[in-house]
Order: sequence, then C-alpha cells, then structure tokens
Amino acid sequence: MLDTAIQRLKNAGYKLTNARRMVLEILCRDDAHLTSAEVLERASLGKDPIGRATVFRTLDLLTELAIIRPTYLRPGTPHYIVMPENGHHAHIICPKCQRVIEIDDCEIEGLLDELVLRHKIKISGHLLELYGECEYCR
Amino acid sequence: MLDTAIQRLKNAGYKLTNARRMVLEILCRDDAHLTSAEVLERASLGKDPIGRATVFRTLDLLTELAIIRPTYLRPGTPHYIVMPENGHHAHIICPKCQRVIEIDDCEIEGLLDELVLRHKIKISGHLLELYGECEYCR
DNA sequence: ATAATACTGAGAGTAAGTATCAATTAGGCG
DNA sequence: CGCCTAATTGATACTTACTCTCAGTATTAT
Ligand SMILES: [Zn+2]
Ligand SMILES: [Zn+2]
Ligand SMILES: [Zn+2]
Ligand SMILES: [Zn+2]
Repeated sequence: MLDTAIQRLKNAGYKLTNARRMVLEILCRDDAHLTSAEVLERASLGKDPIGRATVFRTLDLLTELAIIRPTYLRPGTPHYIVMPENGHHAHIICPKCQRVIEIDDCEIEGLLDELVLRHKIKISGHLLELYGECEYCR
Repeated sequence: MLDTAIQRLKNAGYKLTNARRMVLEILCRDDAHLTSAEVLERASLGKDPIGRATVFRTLDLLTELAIIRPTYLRPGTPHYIVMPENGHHAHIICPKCQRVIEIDDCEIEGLLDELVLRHKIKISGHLLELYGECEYCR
C-alpha cells in the first residue's frame, strides 16, 4: 500500500520528500484512522522530525490527490484513511459512541457503474459510511 | 424533513428548545452543506440569536442522534448534512476542487441488507462519498 | 402555576489550522 | 557525479475553530 501511494504521488508530479514519505509511512503502518495531531505526534518521535505546517500541508496534498481521505469519526478534527489501490474503504460508525467497525469487502461495483454512466464522471474511489448504534450502545 | 427531525429529537428524550429548532430550520431550509460558522452566521441574523457554544453543542447532539452528519468537503471545518427520513445521502466530491455533485437516488439497499446480516448491527443510515475529478478539473 | 431539571449564553481559555519567508533539498541535466 | 533550479520545508506568529464553566433561563410534567 505504501509503495502504491508513493507511486501515485510521483506520478502526479510531486517530489518524494522525507516529510511526505514519513507521513505516508505513519498512515500506512498503523493502517488506522489518525488525526493530524496523531500524525504530528508520531512524526516528532524519531530523528528528523517534521514541522507542524508541513504535516498539515502534506495531509491536504494527499487528500487532493485522493491518496488519503479525511472522515469525521468524532467532533473536532478529521481522521485520515489511506485509500487502497482500488480506492475503496468502508466502515460502520456508531454515531453515539463513535466506535468504528471496519468492513473488509466492499461490494459496490454494480451501483458505481450505473452512477458513472449517469453523471459522466470517472469515479476513482469512494468511502461508504454506515451509521448504526453499536452493540455496546444498545 | 424538518418535522421528522424534530420528532426524532423529541423521541430521544431531548427538549425542543428555540436554539435546536433554529439550527434544524437553518440546515433544512437551505438543504445545503453548511459549516458551523455558516450556521452560526445565519442563527445570528434574526431576533433571538443563538450563542456560539450552543450552536456547537447542538450540532454535536444532532450528529450523535444521526439527525445530521458532518462530511469533509475541504480543509478546516466539517460541513453538515441533514439526514432524510430514510437515512440516505450520497454525493460525488472532486478531491481537487472540492465541487460536489448531489446524487438524488441512492440504490444501495441490497448491499446494506447483506452487511447488516454479517455484522449483526442495525444500520440506521449511511453516507456514500464518491471521489473523482470533476469536468472542470480535467 | 410550580417545581425539577435540562438547557443556554457570555466570556475566557485551549487547540487546530494558516501565512510568511528565508533556508533547504529533490531531481533533472550535463 | 555535482551543479542548478524550482519545489518544499520549518520556525514563528497569527487566525480561526472549538471547549469549558457556571450562573441564569426555558421547557416539560404534574
Ligand atoms: Zn475505516
Ligand atoms: Zn456505540
Ligand atoms: Zn450532499
Ligand atoms: Zn474539480
């Protein structure tokens, strides 16, 4: 996933800098949903820590390139997901406690084909958010 | 849509206050994707303006009740959508310029039924975000 | 109408994100 | 490889977004 992400960054004509590689590594490593603050924290640990502004700039750039995607799991600040090669991600969010259940297989292709035809737009990825009270909140 | 939203608020055991009605009215009226600042701005116009903290509290409460949903359209702050009675919303976002194309009919039921069975969770709504460069960015 | 309780608003405080600009670095080219 | 140039970075200051607190107010039930 990391290699793919780096390749997409390069293909878009951007330089692969230490900061960008590190942000991508952090997001890919944990394969988690991290906030900007969490990325910043992890990026400050090793040698060659990355500056505050650079983390925000990098997250914005990667979002624009659709390599990562922000999603609101709880009030305040978004959590970032690395979009896999096929551009799919799906999870269920409990709106009450904000727990997240990951969905591994996302069978949505049929629907997408139809939408693409109708709206004449090339869809490169998606995020399906489902909401429902989780077992702990019921 | 407003009436449904108010009913859901009451059913959850919350009081229908002037502030809550006003926030819901603003979000339903424009049927748009508004930020907290935009809601606050509109809520400050008439007589009986709502306080800053109350707007944020109300947005959080309505989100927790799944009556509205925050979505990421551009860096900074989330945009809020009123979830309709059936809990569906779908739009296509261009990650490059952040333009949004609304999708009116969201035929996703078959997929959802299967997920519900597998994850033993009652899904009450969803947001499907599709990403793809828009016609202006290509 | 009264009472109990949920809710609100003002204002101060904290956290998140942005702007600026001089210094640095990646990547192309000879 | 080593230079060149444009892209990128980081420090700092700044702006905007959001949260906390608590005394006062409004809502609902009886
Ligand atoms: Zn997820
Ligand atoms: Zn829950
Ligand atoms: Zn929409
Ligand atoms: Zn666009």
